[in-house]
Amino acid sequence: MMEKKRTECPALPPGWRKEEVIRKSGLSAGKSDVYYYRQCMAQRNRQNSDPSPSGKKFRSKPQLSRYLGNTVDLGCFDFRTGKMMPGKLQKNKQRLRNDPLSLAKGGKVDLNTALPIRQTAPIFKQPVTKVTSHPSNKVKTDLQRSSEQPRQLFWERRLKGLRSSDITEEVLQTLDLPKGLQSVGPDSSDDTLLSAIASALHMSSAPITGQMSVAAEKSPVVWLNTSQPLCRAFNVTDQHIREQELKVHQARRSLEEALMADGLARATENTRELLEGNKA
DNA sequence: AGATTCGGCGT
DNA sequence: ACGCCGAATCT
Repeated sequence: MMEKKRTECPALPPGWRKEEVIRKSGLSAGKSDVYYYRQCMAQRNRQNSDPSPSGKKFRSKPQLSRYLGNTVDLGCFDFRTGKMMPGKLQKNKQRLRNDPLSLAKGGKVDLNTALPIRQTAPIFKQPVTKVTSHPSNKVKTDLQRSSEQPRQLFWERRLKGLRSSDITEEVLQTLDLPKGLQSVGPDSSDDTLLSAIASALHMSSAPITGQMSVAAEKSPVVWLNTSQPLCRAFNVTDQHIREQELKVHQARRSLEEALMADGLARATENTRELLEGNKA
């Protein structure tokens, strides 16, 4: 019989179990695979010891993350151990600060980290109903959960006032949004508009168009497209693109200068230490 | 078909 | 060295 170890997993919402299976043959004998699955009702009631058919096993962090969606922030969740590891916010191993190599590659955005707000207010009913015993009822599986969870209509407002800052808590200069971007909804500050757009870009790789329906202006509560930010539909002109290219060039320019300066400082530091080492 | 298991690619 | 996932194998 296979070597299995089942444990509760306190880092995840109640009902989630972790299972570790040791490989017992082949080249990879001795290694193990980790799965997560949801304990099914039958098991909780001790009526049946079979794994629930709806209790699908999740084999990787991306897969689990896809399922849980914004419900849980798996940003620092370690799949293998099943524990939250505060130290590894990004999956980065420690790399030298400002090491050019760490900036050179990558280019992928982490869509797993949830925004710093609760996106499902407790006043909304959660789908508690579970259909257990009627064979004609198919237990709903996967997917719809994360996308169809109720969200507050104007949740972007809660991001109002958030500012990015560097490690010394000095507030970084805020972005200027192009003219022509206008917000929709109860709050028309640039502040919220920026949050709305940034959030939209952060949470999905789908195109951001803004609110296409003109009716959303008059009665947002009815017409708001909740998969788009609280921003009026806009178009992007060649002019905008050129301006943006210019900004990027300038940003790269100053990054390059900063890196050069840092490299120089580092080099002189090193030679100084070398010299002192020789004296001693 | 669904569950289990190991290989092997990509990083 | 390891995470992730395809696919062969098992039930």
